[in-house]
Amino acid sequence: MRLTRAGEYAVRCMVYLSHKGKGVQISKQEIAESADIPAHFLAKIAQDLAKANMISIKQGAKGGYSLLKEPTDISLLEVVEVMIGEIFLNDCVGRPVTCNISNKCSVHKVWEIARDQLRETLAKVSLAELSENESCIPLFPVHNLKK
Amino acid sequence: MRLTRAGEYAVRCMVYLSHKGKGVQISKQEIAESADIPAHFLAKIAQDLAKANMISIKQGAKGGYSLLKEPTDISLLEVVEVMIGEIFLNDCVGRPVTCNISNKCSVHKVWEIARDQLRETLAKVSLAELSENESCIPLFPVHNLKK
DNA sequence: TGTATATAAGACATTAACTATCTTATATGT
DNA sequence: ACATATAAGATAGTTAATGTCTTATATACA
Repeated sequence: MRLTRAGEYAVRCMVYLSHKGKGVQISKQEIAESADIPAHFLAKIAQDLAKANMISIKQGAKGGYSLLKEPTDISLLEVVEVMIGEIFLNDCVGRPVTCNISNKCSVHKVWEIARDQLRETLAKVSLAELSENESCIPLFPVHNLKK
Repeated sequence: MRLTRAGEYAVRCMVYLSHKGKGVQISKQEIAESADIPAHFLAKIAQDLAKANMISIKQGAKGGYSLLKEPTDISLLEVVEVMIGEIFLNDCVGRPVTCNISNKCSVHKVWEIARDQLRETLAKVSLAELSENESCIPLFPVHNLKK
């Protein structure tokens, strides 16, 4: 019940690019080293991000990646779901076919609400906010952060 | 990013037992058939539930499982976490060791808040509520359910 | 006390998902 | 042309999840 490494890496990559700004081209190697992502794995992840029109990829000498949108216009949720598809927390909601009793399953609604909450939370955070503040995200009441 | 089958099965088993009530003994076979759980797999799951003092297991002829607590006193969260351990949604929060930059990771706090929200949502629902109402859980505003 | 029944406990096998790497092809700058 | 850098897909390795099987043990009841 956790985000995949690919998902984590995609977020790191996008946060790194956001820090540099829209349209600024950065080499794959620099991103891999700075964000601690296996270079070959990053290549694959970048392809997914490019297909989703989040970054543009320039091949050849002096190639690299650059953001296609303003960091303010990309949410954490979008980045995550590019990599893992639409979030769901249990099969009952995400794969109703695999569950013979999903239509009479009393637990279904709870998981549905939990999923919606999670997606909302991730949707509220933009890459701009994430890349502005490295150590703390000032989007929530302070008492929530002090744990 | 989804609950394991073992987790789903554990929930089904506990909901089924809750429907019968605390202390009422039900055979493994009946639970397996009714809740659509592979019988052998259920045996393994039951052992985990027993270790966590959620059910008692009676061996031998006319053996079976029975709830040790009132369904009102068991939350969905407890059942889930017996099977998968404390919920976390990404490595940054759950396995900080695997993340070289977790202490300066700007995304960390968001995932932490998301996890806390999720755990709260699951903690608010008791097995009693789940087993009372097979098709709908009346714990949340109606507009949230109509989706 | 013996037999049938039912679960315990752990080993084992299978499957699926995830992670990572490797190879060949293609594009670009000099 | 040649060096550099990424594309794209194949492949391999690793881990986790799922399911099955076997032997052991406990209980009920004749």
